[in-house]
Amino acid sequence: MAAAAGVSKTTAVFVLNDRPNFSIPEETRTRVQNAAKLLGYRRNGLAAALSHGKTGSIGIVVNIEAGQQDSELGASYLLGVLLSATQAASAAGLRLTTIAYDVTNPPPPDEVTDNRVDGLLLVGIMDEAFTRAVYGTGFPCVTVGSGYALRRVTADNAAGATQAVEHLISLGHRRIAYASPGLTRADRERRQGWLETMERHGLPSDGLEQDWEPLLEWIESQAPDAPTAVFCRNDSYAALLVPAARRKGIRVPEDLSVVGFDSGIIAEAMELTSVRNPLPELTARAVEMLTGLIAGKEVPELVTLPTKLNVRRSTASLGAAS
Amino acid sequence: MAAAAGVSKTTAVFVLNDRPNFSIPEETRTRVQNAAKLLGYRRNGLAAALSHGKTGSIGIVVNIEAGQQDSELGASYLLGVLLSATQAASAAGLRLTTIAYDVTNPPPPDEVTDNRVDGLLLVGIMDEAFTRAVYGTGFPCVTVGSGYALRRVTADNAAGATQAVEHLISLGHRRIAYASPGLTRADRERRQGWLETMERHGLPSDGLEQDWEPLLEWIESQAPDAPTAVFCRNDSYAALLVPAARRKGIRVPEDLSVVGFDSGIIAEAMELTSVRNPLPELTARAVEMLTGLIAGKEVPELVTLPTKLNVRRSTASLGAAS
DNA sequence: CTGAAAGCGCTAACAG
DNA sequence: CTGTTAGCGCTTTCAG
Repeated sequence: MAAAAGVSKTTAVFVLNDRPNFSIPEETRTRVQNAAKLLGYRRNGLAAALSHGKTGSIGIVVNIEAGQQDSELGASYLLGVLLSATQAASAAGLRLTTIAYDVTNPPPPDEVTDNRVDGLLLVGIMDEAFTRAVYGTGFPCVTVGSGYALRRVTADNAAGATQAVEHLISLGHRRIAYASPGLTRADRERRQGWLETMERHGLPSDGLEQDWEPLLEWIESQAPDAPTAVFCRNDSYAALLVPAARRKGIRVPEDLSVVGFDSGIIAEAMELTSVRNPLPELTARAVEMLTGLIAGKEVPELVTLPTKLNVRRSTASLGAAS
Repeated sequence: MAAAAGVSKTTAVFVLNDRPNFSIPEETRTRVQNAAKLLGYRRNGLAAALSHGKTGSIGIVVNIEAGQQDSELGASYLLGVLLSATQAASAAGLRLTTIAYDVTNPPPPDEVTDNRVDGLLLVGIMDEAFTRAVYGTGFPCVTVGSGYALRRVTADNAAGATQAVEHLISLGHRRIAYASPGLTRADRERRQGWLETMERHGLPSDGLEQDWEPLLEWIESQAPDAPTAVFCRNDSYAALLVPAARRKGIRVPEDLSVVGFDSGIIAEAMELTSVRNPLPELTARAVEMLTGLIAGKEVPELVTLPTKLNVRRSTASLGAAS
């Protein structure tokens, strides 16, 4: 320790960490600093962390599988979360440690809660057993978006779906499909919003919930009851549907209006009308809850944040083929 | 420690970490395991790390400013890196800790090298002083992409530019612009590739290097010498240019061919022809070098990986307005 | 095969 | 104002 080469311990700590401790003789101070420089001293953050029991970083457990394909399209949500979480953590003076979760080979819950981070954010983990195990350890954690956990912060998926559907209705559409394989909780919540909105407006919904491929074939067939608009479970889904539609000669938005969900980078790039998933706010909130938890405070069980619709160029009035 | 509740220390370590140590009486083993369960024992990874001097995680210093705007478009490269680095690290059994770097308030080099990670990946850091300081500490680090550091792994930017330009030439284009503000090393390398290729094919390049706005005005003016194709510094840039062009009534690819660089999520979403920046390979290689460095091995100073062109739908033969 | 003891590098009382 | 001391919780020789 630098102390050896000059004065001694506590003193060194004071100058090196410059503590709210007045009066350290200039002379001593510089002596320590020189010694430090000379010996090439660098603080060992690990030891410090062990000592005072805080690592200054939080973990984010992400389902990495989503980004494993050749295409990054499916990972767009994850990317948005990673970016905004990094920013949120950084704003809170914390580092973000990414912990990869792979469904086929999930990490042992004990390993992710092994104190190398002060708390955990869970994202997109559809594994109930894992989630329960992690929460069960009592380690501070909050989930972002949908998931099995109680303690979570999420966008208002149903309300978002309603915004999407009402936008379409206001454009004159009546045959509005919901494109989704319906796997996740978010999918189901969005579906619910779509369904209720359709019903509230007296519009039929039967047969209008499908995967995008059959949907496109239906539209291509020009059947009179084919949908004229489709609300996609998320942007990635729309990014699959729109080019496929165009390839079939179905013009967007002239022949078909489409709206996505997330309004992330993909939506921007393809000028897709989309419901904004407020990731920066969501993650900021989650980080806040997490730090609260770490500090031993009470935090809400569920926080739901509002969405808004970003109208871009993939939706148009029914029959307004320009 | 669990040891207290049953047997004693070393033994506990053996069973809990199950070491390559044969012969632990079944009885003792279960006894320890039960005790552990009972006391809710969880290993403290931090203490372990301090003890054997390896944290099992590497850091990635990213310039977070790029993603700070309202739009995520500018952060697409960063997103791609983050995702592939997470995967690369995970494949190597490492965690990835994101360390935000903000130009206006850069973290002290000493803080990023404080041993809370075993090594560092630097991405998109244009701050020479910072880079030097970090490398100067002797802490293991390698930079991904361009940057001031010697030890780095990057795509072959010039060759990639050549691929882009030659594709355009093969489509009959002769007035090929390079859209770039020319700030970064990568920009300059790509420019170099563009320039050399133009020259090699006897094509003029004067005045063809500009920002996208003046470029579009020029094209809109229908001047006879206006470019018919543009090679953009990266996908994000193309994502700005293409919609703006369409808004001016310039059709892509009928009136204007455009090719991007990175071929990431944006290019996929907008079906942009783009030079692939091999991020997964790049980051995997970088992680490999880093682990080598950490293990005290010699590693190459510079690794350059090839790009390839992904032809999508933003480029077409000159005059082939369909 | 199991126990004791030292120490990783730092922090945090508590004395001098 | 500066030095001593006792740990943080684990790993790791080295004995029993």
